[in-house]
Amino acid sequence: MREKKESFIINKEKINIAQTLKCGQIFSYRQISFNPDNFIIFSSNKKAEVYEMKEHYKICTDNVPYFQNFFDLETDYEKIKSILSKDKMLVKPIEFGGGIRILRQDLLEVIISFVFSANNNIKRITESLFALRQKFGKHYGDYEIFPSLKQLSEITAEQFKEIGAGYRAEQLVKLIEQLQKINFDELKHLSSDKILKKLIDLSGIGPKVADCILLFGFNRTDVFPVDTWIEKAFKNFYESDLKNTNHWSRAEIRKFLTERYGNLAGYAQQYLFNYQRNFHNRQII
DNA sequence: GCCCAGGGATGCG
DNA sequence: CGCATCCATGGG
Repeated sequence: MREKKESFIINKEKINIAQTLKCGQIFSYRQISFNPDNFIIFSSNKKAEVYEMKEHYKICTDNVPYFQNFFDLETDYEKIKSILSKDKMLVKPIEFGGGIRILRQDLLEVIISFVFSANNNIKRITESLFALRQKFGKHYGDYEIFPSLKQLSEITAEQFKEIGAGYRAEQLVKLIEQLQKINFDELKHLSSDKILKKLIDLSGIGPKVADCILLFGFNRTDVFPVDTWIEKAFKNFYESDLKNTNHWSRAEIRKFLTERYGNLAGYAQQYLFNYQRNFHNRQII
């Protein structure tokens, strides 16, 4: 089977694709060629190639509408950034990562990916997820797609361990069983808090992973996932301004930052995560 | 050998 | 509730 190739253009003023891919929201992409701004992106059962031109990106794909939605080009980021920049803590993060957009990814892929992410690092997560595609995803054209829920349900804990899932293997098997009983179309109409509670009941999903699923899978921006990088950013940039300099738990940091940024919390989180990890710590890739 | 990585499950008070 | 401890795995 050979997929037909089409393409579309995105102006560089709308997005910085390298920043967008490297800010921790997605694991299924690779740099292609020597140009550090050329990528191949896999999402669910689709792929796109990104080529950097002088003033725009050329996106080559077998599914133009999917990737036009994927890059979320309609959201007014200039407005979001102008509001968030009024907070002095976000001025430099937005300056550094102002080309970031939060992608509209496939929900199932986000759920599975972020269960792998727990107490793990991005390099290992990426390798495990590519192995998951290659071993258990169906061959489609010249690449492997992300496994469907049915395909995932046939993977054993032993097989999850073979791709580096470690102690998350049993969690994943149990989770996939639970996912088959959930109606996600019903979930999509609930408030973020209510979805959060249902997600946390699932195997392998705690408060942080649930927040990531809400932000990247449900595109809810009123949540603020707190991981080790956000914890560091909080200590670096916020804690000195506070009266209570005792140790803040992740739950307390989350409450503080969601109340501070409201419906724009998710965007603020991405700018902060990116700034802490890719600028201050220089942990590129 | 220790510490860390986009933390979660479990048990104990 | 909050908290401590344990959990695979690879890199620094």
